[in-house]
Amino acid sequence: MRTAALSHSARFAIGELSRSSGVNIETIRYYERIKLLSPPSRTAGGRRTYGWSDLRALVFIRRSRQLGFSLEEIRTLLKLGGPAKATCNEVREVATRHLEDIRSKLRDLRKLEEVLDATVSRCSGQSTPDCPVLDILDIDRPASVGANPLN
Amino acid sequence: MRTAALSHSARFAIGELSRSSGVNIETIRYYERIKLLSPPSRTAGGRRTYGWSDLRALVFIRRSRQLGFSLEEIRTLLKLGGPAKATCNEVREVATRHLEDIRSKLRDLRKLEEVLDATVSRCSGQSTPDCPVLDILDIDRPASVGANPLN
DNA sequence: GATGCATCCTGTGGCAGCTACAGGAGCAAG
DNA sequence: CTTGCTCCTGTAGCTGCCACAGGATGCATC
Repeated sequence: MRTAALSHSARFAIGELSRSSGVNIETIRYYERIKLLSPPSRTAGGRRTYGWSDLRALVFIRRSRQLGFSLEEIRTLLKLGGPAKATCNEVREVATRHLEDIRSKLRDLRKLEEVLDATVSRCSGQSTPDCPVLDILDIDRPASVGANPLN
Repeated sequence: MRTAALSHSARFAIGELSRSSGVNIETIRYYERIKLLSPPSRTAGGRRTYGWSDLRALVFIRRSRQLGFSLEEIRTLLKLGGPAKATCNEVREVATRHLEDIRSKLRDLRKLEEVLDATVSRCSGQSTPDCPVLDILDIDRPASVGANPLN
């Protein structure tokens, strides 16, 4: 069995960081490669060792991802949250833009749900050859379609 | 000037197919490569020539994509709509599964919107160093986080 | 027949955001 | 010293395309 607990200031390996952050090992290395995470210190043997601040950063990234921020947005947020003391304004701007994206995605999805739902419920579920689902995709199409393609 | 209209049964080039279907040329070739579209006939010089059924298929694909179906789902739908006469049941199954996916995405996005909206509006917009947006990403984290990573 | 231009061809590489190897090295326990 | 885990680098794959390079083809016009 491995040592169960290190002191408060201990450094730890990538596996532990992965487990406690909930981020895949490969993904951690990927974040380092694209410079989202700063390169950690290494043991004599070349293994990465991390500290508490690394864990904090990684958890920040994971939560931001869950909220749908892109890695580029997160890069910005990290800079804003970094040593160069962000103004709340700047952060708010990033978040607001993102919120607008989310709302537009929501609108699209809602429309989509409506169409699909209506279509699926028109579907008898019987073995009829004409299926409204296939119909909506095939027949109910934009004006240009069905026209001469050489117009 | 090029011939403006071909006869009803004419075959046409990839550029026209692209323009009238609204699908990028490169994308059409891509669909052929991954066998979503069957390989078209060719001219003596090796150029692809398409007919009306190709246009129909392509438009079907485009509309399905707009409804958020994956290419794999579309592959299934195309098979079901193909010569082997689909039962409405089978199509319904694919569409229903997809609808469930959409609903689950909707639920996630709605939650996400709520969280972000609440947070952003708590944001004073002033130059305070503590930003609730950064806070929510950083401090308000799951139980395991902040615990000893070696647990 | 030659010229010029648009369109087409294949093949390759790139984008996000990872994930999954292969093939080797480090490291601790028994 | 050996076993067995963890870690290392590098590369390739995934989805759904888009964009190029470098060449061939097709067609109207001279």
